Amino acid sequence: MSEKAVRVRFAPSPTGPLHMGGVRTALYNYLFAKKNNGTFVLRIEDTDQTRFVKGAQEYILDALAWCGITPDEGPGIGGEHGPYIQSERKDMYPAYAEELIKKGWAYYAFDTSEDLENMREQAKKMKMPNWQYNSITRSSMKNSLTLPEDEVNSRIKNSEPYVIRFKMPRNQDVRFEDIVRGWVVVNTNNLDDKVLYKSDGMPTYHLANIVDDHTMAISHVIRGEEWLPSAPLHVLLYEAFGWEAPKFAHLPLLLRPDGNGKLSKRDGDRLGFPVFPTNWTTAEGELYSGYREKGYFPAAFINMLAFLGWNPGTTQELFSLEELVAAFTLERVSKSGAKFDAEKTKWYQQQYLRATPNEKLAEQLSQIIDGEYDRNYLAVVCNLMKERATFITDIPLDGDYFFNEPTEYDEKTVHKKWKEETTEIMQNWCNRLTALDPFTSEIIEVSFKQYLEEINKGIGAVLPAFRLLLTGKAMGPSMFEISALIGKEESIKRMEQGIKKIAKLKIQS
RNA sequence: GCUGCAGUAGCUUAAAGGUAGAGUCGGAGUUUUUCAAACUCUUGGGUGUGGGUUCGAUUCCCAUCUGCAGUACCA
Repeated sequence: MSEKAVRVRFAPSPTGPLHMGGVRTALYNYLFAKKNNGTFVLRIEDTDQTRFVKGAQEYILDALAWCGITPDEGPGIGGEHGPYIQSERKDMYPAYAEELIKKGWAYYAFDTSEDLENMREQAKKMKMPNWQYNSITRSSMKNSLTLPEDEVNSRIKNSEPYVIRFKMPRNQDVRFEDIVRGWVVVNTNNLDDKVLYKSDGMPTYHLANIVDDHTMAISHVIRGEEWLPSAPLHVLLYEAFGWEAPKFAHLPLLLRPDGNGKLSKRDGDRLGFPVFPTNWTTAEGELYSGYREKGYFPAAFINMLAFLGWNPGTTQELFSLEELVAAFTLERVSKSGAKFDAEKTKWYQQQYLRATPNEKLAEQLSQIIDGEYDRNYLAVVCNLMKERATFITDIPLDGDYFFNEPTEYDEKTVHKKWKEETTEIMQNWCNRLTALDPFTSEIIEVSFKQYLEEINKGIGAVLPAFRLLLTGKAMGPSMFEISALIGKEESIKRMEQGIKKIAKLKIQS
């Protein structure tokens, strides 16, 4: 076995934002490259000029950067195998197409789109639903195999539009070993004479991808399962050129969470989760939401994505990008489609939030809240809140009482936990707080328990009222911590105000 | 239709012929502190179906069903 340098590529087409399935393909390419000390190449496949979408290429670069899977070579990055945008490589393809014609592996075809459409329609009427341009039908079409040579030449000379088609051999088994799927065998009778070079002067994907992969010295082609059916054509193309084919690995599809089918861009916002790494607004102004803007950490997103179609074979589920690199192998990629699970994605995000140091969370929190707060104060808030939050944005939402005094009180708790005697109990408790010094959570807690003993009450009967006064809510982290953090003065102020307000509420009801 | 690929708990999946295991979700309990938190425990599958090979099959073979993908001068 020749030990070629590992070079892989991710080759999206700029027809829109990068779907999370595409991100996963990029991720696996990246992981495989890094694992094997190889090179990860980004190539933009824009041979279809009609489907070009403005901003898509920038989106792809930006999204990959957010995910932390940065290419070693690519547009805007450079490298020795450029250019990395196929439209900029346009001039190099015709020679390759003509080489195939010379070698008898391809031919010129002059049939127009209308001709082909008619053919297909007629065939359908004759109950042959799947007409193909192939070794049988090509003999009755207008091409360089059926037309006299001088007519072919004159048509080309007169710049009549033509395409170049692959001359698919008849009844031949094409075999190749896919790293994920094992041996795949397809008979050429089931394959058609694919267009390699279009009449607009651009190659199709099939030609461009073989030429580019070869000239870019790509060692492994890792791509989605939707390419599996055309892989035999690609294998034959390598054979036709006399090039060594790269190794193939076709990744399982990403399935939508409900029902069956491929995860599509519309599933996300319909079912309440993003399908794209970052926000994307169409030219028509339609917004597709992204993981970044929803508050997911890139590491959590990547970790989740890595497990959609791969597993390490152990029970470990939390992996940093570096750990993924170390653990990843294509052999452990599964064959069956992976159903995307939005709940599990949230779970990953939660795990990453918890694992993030409080100081770092405080820094991010300071950017999303109004007003200036002491960084240490925010760090303590994060420490208290992160156990019960999924996103950073949950912290100021569920813990707004760290920043503002409560304006309303949880109705159910007022109703259930605020008895007639509670007003007095809270008033006395407030007086006790006034006397505490220093005002730490430990001292508050000890004092609270003493007080309970004195009045002969259980914690469940008194604590909810205390929480209500300081936070307005029915639940949250330790009351002693909260009280200590917002401070004696603020605690007492909130209690005095709250007792009055709740008394008023009680009268009204 | 044709070709290809795949089918293990609701979901993600492990077990490369040898007692079908995890995580998530769901449920329950504990914490004389409330709580959607924490901790503990836990329901749930006989591997799409039917045959076959084998002492033994989720793993191999055949058939069948279902799903998905491809079937464009799209990638």
